[in-house]
Amino acid sequence: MTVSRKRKSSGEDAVRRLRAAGLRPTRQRGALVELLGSGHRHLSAESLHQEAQQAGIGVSLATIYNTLHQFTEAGLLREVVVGAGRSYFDTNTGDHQHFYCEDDGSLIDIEGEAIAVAGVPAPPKGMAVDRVDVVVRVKRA
Amino acid sequence: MTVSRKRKSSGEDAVRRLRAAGLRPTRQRGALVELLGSGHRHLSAESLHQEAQQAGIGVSLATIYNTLHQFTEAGLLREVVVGAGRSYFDTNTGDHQHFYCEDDGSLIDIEGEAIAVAGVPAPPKGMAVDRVDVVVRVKRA
DNA sequence: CAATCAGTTTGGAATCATTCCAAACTGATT
DNA sequence: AATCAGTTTGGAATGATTCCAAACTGATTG
Ligand SMILES: [Mn+2]
Ligand SMILES: [Mn+2]
Ligand SMILES: [Zn+2]
Ligand SMILES: [Zn+2]
Repeated sequence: MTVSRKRKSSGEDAVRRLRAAGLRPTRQRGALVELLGSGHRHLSAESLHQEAQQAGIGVSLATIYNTLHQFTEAGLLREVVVGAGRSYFDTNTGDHQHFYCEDDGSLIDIEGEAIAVAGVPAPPKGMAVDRVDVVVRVKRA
Repeated sequence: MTVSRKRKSSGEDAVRRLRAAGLRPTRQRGALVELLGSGHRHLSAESLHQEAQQAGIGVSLATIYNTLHQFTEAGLLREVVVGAGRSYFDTNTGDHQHFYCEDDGSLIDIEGEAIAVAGVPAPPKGMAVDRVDVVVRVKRA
């Protein structure tokens, strides 16, 4: 019964999350929110698109891109750029950094409490620091 | 006189640098080495191509890409990836990091002695840290 | 100097992720 | 049910980069 109760509410939950983010709860957005669902994940537009297809959700790739960006602006996701033409969307929006393996393109979280960047100079006049990104590039030993 | 002496040797100097890097000193590579020349610079393939054209050097864009990558492998340049589809080649190969302004796409050096990253965990089994890149993203205040 | 050949250059086609666009659709409101 | 701003979508367009096969050229050899 716990299960069925949760099942029933998951759709409503997605709707709540979308409304809270100021986004109209459409079929596509609801389905994507649920796919992002639980746990921390690093996903590309393409991988999310494939997941959606497999889940039997009809969503165009264009909408995937639109939605990922809207979610990012709304603070539900964080975009992580690791290489030219290679960016991931991270469901972990908290303070953390990444290991990036160029060999297989994988990303691994580094907890924010563990890592620290010290000595960042004041930004140039008229500029403000938006974010400090650390990418630890690793290779097969 | 100092000037003329330097002028004369600059071509030979480029040849020396190329040979030292294990690259055959061709007309194109020699010209590009001289364009990179003195001082620290952040350049894109496209910007270097335009510079070459202006300097009256006939070099195809494909060769620019080939050469930039060869120079990078040879340690004469360092590639800095700041965003999807946006990478720069840096003539400063020493230890340093960057401010990146998304508004105008500019890069500014942060001296390596100034900035420090602490607490990087051991990389996953079988992986070795290749490099730690820090990008301080700034925006117009 | 001429022949030779691996290394290099090149224009143009091909990739690939992402963005753009105009037309069709749909959630919310009246 | 009518309305309309917000959304979605297939397909074209972009833009940086890579690929390719043919032409070229620096270095070596006889
Ligand atoms: Mn995580
Ligand atoms: Mn510099
Ligand atoms: Zn992450
Ligand atoms: Zn630099």
